[in-house]
Amino acid sequence: MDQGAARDQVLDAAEELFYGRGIQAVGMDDIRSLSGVSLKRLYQLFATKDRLVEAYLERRDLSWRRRLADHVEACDDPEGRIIAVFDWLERWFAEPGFRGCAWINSFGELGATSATVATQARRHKQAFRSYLETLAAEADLPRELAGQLLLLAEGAMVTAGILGAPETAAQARTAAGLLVESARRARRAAPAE
Amino acid sequence: MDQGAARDQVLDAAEELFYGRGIQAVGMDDIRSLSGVSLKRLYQLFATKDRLVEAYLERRDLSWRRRLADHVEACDDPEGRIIAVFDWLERWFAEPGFRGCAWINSFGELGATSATVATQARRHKQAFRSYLETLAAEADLPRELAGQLLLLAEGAMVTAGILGAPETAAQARTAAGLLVESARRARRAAPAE
DNA sequence: TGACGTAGAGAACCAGCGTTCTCTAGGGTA
DNA sequence: TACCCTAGAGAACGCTGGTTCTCTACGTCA
Repeated sequence: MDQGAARDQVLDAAEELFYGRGIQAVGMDDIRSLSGVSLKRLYQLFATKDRLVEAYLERRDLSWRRRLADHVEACDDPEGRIIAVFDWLERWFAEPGFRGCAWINSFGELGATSATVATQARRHKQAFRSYLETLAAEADLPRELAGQLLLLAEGAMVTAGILGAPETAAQARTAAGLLVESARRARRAAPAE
Repeated sequence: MDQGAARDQVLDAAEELFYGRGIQAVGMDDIRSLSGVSLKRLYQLFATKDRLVEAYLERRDLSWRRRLADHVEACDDPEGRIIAVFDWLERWFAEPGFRGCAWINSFGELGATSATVATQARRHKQAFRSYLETLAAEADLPRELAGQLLLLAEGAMVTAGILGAPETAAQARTAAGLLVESARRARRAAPAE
């Protein structure tokens, strides 16, 4: 097994375990067992557990945002793309093993004691906010709308994670539609802004 | 020092430390140091750390909801009470040491491994949702509105906790106002529902 | 005053875990 | 075949932290 494949297997195992059980509940030995990569190799790839956690969050950030963007960009209508964000959330919440947002969870667990985790969480949420701002701009809607949509999406992730209510995403989508409509109406009333 | 006073001091210390650093980052010895209550007494009051965590979350649930209700009920107008929820959030977010929602954080940390924590978090969020439903009913607004308000409030807590943006609560309040307005408009269009 | 019960301080015990070390086996090369 | 390098398995090490134990001191009651 070459370096790259080992790295992938380690990160696959890390993602499954860290996301599913929490970071502190998973030992390096668990990672080793699930990945089949020896401890020696594991420590050659990631010098400390902290580095592994960082790599896990970074890789997941890329794939999470990629999956979201792939779904959203299948829609041509700019306002439809905003709503599509919430469609994708609904799909995500229904995936087996869904346990809330990885960054919200890690931040709750280690935000106060690990600068690495706090930074990753902030970065991820900022990137998500920027993405919503882009979508709002493309629909010619004001930037404040993006902030409001962010709150709805974050609230939906938390609520779906804790209460496990599958209808949460649909509620968020309805609310998002109403806020988009309000923003559109405001634009019409004062088009030059 | 009598039993009751010792219990209060332990819970005060637990709240400060668990909320500020996370549950797993705090040892029983830290609780003992800060509270000034000996380990022996501590274990007489709470047989295990898990019990102490449960008592911490229970007591905080009562005081959190009490503080919210006290602020909200100072307002006479039913729709104003809904908006007052977000005023109170803004005030809370600005408190020194604010670090997000204790239940979201504990759930992220231990939701997957501790039934106690998962239950407490669910109970707290359900109670908050019920409260919002009460406020919506008093304003003669539909129950779905409460679900939407819950998402905004949860999203604001998470975003304020991670990004530390103090304007988050104001954004949520604005969005809440728009959703209340939409609900009112819908009611006017179909009053009998 | 003397025996007793209680409470606190802190050591002790034990398990878990991050990290490192040792030993061994296998494979490639002269 | 003999040597050497590498990698893996798993033991070892050191630390932390939950929980319990021991020892001492003090206050109480006969």
